[in-house]
Parts: sequence; structure tokens; C-alpha cells
Amino acid sequence: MMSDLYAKLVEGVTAPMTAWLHAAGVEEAPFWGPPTRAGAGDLALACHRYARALRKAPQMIATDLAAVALAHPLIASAEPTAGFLNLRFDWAALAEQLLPWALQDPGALGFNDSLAGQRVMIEYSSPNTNKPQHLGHCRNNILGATVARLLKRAGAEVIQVNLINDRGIHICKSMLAQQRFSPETTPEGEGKKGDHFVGDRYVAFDKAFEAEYAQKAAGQDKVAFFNSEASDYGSAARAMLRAWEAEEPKVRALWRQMNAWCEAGFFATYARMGVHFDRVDRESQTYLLGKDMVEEGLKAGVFYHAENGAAVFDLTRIGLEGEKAVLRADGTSVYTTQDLGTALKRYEETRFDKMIYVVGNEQDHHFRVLFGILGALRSELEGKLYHLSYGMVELPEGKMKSREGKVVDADNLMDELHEAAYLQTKEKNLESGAALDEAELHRRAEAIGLAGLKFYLLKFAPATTFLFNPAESIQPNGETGVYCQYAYARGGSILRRLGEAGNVASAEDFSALVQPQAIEVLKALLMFPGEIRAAAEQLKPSLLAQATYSLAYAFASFYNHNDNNVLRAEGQAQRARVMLVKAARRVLGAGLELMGIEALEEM
RNA sequence: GCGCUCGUAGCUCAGUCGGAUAGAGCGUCGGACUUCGAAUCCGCAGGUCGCAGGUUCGAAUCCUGCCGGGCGCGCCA
Repeated sequence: MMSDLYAKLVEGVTAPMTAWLHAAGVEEAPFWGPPTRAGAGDLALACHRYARALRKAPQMIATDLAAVALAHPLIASAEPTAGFLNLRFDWAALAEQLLPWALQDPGALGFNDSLAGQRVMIEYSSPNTNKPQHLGHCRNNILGATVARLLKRAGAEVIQVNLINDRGIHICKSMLAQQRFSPETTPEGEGKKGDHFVGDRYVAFDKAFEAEYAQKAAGQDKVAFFNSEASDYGSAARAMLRAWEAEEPKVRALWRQMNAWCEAGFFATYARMGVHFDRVDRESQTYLLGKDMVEEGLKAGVFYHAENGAAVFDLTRIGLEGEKAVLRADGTSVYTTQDLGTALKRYEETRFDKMIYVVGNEQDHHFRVLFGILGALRSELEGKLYHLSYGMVELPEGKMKSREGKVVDADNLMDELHEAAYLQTKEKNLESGAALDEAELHRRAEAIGLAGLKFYLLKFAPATTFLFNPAESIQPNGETGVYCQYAYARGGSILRRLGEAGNVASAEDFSALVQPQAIEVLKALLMFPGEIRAAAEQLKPSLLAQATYSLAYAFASFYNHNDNNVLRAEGQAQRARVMLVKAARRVLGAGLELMGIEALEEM
């Protein structure tokens, strides 16, 4: 079975009160939630809104409802306060159902069927093959991979797709630099990852062009200079793009080689991050798509010809201003054209129910336009397209600017986090007297470094622009992935110490779980599935990170408090606590897994 | 100029389909290791929720105006 115990519980507890309100003439469904006031209980209802309809003071309504609520066996107390009704669960009684559920039911791990039968395609990463990935790509990759896992957990069939931009003027720049400055070199020869090798060429081109610009056209518009005949480098790059489009064999061979190197580097990075795709599209294969859609749209009146002959879409149709060209006056495509074609091709091939684009918020406008046009062309696509927009990542030193070389390279970042985690782990294990071999230290360091990075990238709502603090990310204190890993490992340690006594799957008496720390763990376990479901529905992995942290925090508080000692407990008290530890670890493990974080048995 | 978005504690961020005394982490300060791993834990202090109006039983949340930051507004990608 797969159930959300909390949802069931709330349903069961509130049904009689809903019926009571209904009988009294309240139409709307009452909104129950945790009290906003700390310590006020487990479930609350604001009764003020019914005062008018019932011609009764809120406090009186709350008092009447309290009597109804108390009839339920799992309600320990019902207090009317200032027009609010605050309910408290009987946790010891609830634990009797809750712990077996948390130990066995997939629903406790967040499995649900809210998207069952739905096919969802999610596009993310989408790098350009002219330079290695940086911190911004990390956020994109981790966000995309985690959303994909959340959607799967909600029962969806998920297709993860990467659209690699492997063509265009940017890759021609790298190609040109390679051809002119270092034709015989290879990544292997230089001992470099292919994407870094190609990135070096891109930088070399830019340097050469800057020198030319400084010499020939300083002070003038740089882009205009690049696009003019006056620039040798600009002209050569454009000539190479034309040669590529004409499928000139030598240019194509160089292009294939450069892209192969770069992609090999990308996929090594993906593998390290635990990211994988079901499908890889390349713009070299998609950039001509969409033209026939424009033809079709012209006939249907969705597009019209501007004065100079360009095919355009009237943006006022979708509440925006101006018009958007989908074919230039000379009949060639623009970026939007291929996006239209790619989207339709994917839809025809997969018949997705939903298509999610994980792309930075600087493209918010582009996607409004794209979705508007697609909806006008194919009404069945309306409501199926979603832009998962996310904010930039800033650094303690200031904003990331690729132009100024102020970027954090993804591979270097992972190396640095690994190194810091290695030193930390080595030190802690020396303190405790454990001598670990180097291989094991590095294995843990890698898991810890990545946990720090991933959790930090997930803990903020996608729309938030946030400041990434690398040192903070791998701290074992605070709201971090490492903290969650540590709680999991500590739970494992307790179970190892228990040995045979840890083989417990049931208990008769849960009254040992009345300590506040134990109740907080039960509460976190109970709330977890709803948070996972919300994370999937709202495409907000930050809810997953929060729910996992909340559980880790409650659990840490539990095993640190002497009253909850498991080893020294006996009989039913020990059995109940063992179940709690196992349940917490099981669900904690699920949270980590959903974030793509490795759960370590020991740290 | 227009559009979108943000402005909450010293710092980084939750909370925003209106609900009670606005939360968390870090940092500061103060505690807890003969007790399941002190990488963990417990506690104190800290906020006129950018400003000014409005809507109502009730506003960080909704509306209007203003101030300040970010991102966009191409027949670029």
C-alpha cells in the first residue's frame, strides 16, 4: 500500500467537524493546518470566518467544535483560544499506526500517485559546447535532476532531455583558435578534460580578437566591429560558420572533433554529479526545424508578413507588446523558430502531458513568447508547457561574470569541496582515534562534498537569487546536506551498537515516545510525504530539502537527549525507540536519495 | 520608457491563494563530553517585515503610489 497517513488522519479527524459546520450552513471546505503559534498543538482552524454565517462568536464556534473533536480517539486535547480551535494528537496512540507505516509503507517515503499515468518531459542543462560548465550549470543540473526524481516519485513517467547547443558562432570561435594556434594539440596530449581544452581555445580566440579590437577599433562598438569586414577574426569566424552550414568536409571534421571532446568532458561532469539523461538532442539536428510550422501558421493566420516580408507574430494576442519575428525577411530562421519546431517534434514523438524547461530567469520573456505562439499554433499544447525559471547564483566576492573571468568552474568547485571535506573528515577521524585508509577517506570526502553542494543548491526556492558560500556548504552544523548525512550515520551507529536488539519490527506499548523530542520526530515523519508531494506539484525542491532537514534536526535532538537513550532502555521502551530510529533513518534516507545525496553509514 | 521580479534579524534565506506573540540557519553571547560518535545538542539576545496610504474583525501577505536592487523588452542566441 501507498498512503499518506497525515492526509488520512486529518481527513478522519476533521470529517465530523466539517459535517457539523455543514449542518450549520457553512458551504466552503474548512482549511485546517498546523497552528501558526508555536506550541499551540498539531492542527488548527480559524473560526472567525464562520462567525457571520452562524451568527455566533468565533470563540463559541471553536468551543462547540472542540466537543465534536474530542470524540475522536486520536485527539488528546481540543482547546478553543481566541476564536481558534487547537487540536493536539495523542502521539503515543498515533505512534502505534505511524511507526509501522513509516517502516514499511512506500507512502512514507513520499511515493504518491498524484501524477500517475502522466508523461512528463523535462529539459535541463542545455550547455554550449564552447566552454566547461560553471556554478550556474550546477544549479540547473541539480534542480533538473531532482525535479525529475520528484516527478517520478509522484508516479509520472519522466523523460529527461538535454539539448546541447553544438553549433553556431561560439563553437566556430573555438574551432578557429584550434586551427590557427594549436592545430596538432589534443586534450589527451595536454592532460586536460575535453571541455576545458575547448574552453581554452575559446578564451584564446577571445584574447586574439580583443587584441585586434584594441589595435584597430578601440572605442568603437565591439559587437559591430566583430560583425564587420574590418575584423579579421570576426570575418574568419563567420566564414567558418558559413562553411559549416555548407557542410564543408574539413570544417565538419574539425567541428565533430571539438564537439566530441567537449561533450566527453560534459558527460564526465554529469557522471560525477549523478546526473543522467534519457535523451540528448543537439541543435545541429534541430536548428532547421520549425520552418514548416511557420508556413502552416501563415496559412492559418497565426503569423503574417511584415512590410519587409518577415513572418511575425502579434504579441498583443498574448498580452505582450509588439511583434515577434519567426522568420527573417530573407527567410532564414531565428532562435525561436527552432524552439517551436523542437517542441512540436518532441510532442509528436512522445505525446507528453507536460513539458518542463529548466532555464534561468533571464529567459522569462522568451518562454512567455514561445508558449504563447505554441498555444496559438496547437491548442492542445496550451497549459502543458512550463518554464521552471530559476535565479542566478552569486558569490561572496560578488556577481559571477564570465566576461571578467569571475566564474566558478564546476569541476574545480567539486574538487575544492572534496578537498575541504577530505581534510575535515581526516581530522575528525584522527580525533576519535579511528585510522581510515586514504581510499575510504576520499570516498567519504566525495560524498560529503557533493552533499554540501547539492543541498545548498536545492535549499533555496528556484526563483530565488542566492549567495553561494562554498565554505558554509560543507559545514556539519547548520542547514546543510552534511548535517543530514551525519544524522543518518548516527542513527546507523546506534543500530550497530544494538546488534540483535535492533531487530525489532513491532511493539505493543509506545508510551516511551512521549518525550517532546520523540514527538517531534514522529511529527516530521508524518509530515514528510505531504512535503514531497508539494515539492513535485509546485516544482520546488526546496520543500524537499526543508522536509529532510526538519527530520534530521528532530532526530538529532532525539538521540542527543538522554531521556531517549536507546541502548540503555529495556523492554517495550527500547522496542519503541528502536522502531523510531529505524523509521527516521528510512525516511531520512529517502530524502537524501531524492536530492541525489549519498547516505553514508559512517562519516 | 515599458514588463517581470525582489526588498523580512548583523549575514544568508523561509513564510506571501489574509489569521493568533513574524520563523530557520549562520554569526554573537552563555551552557552540556566518566552517559548510544561534542562533525551532533541546549539556551539568551537580535526585526517599526523598504516607505506612505487604502481594503477589514484581522495585512509581511491583497490594492494604489513612491524609494531602492536584479533581469528582460532583437528580423541575437
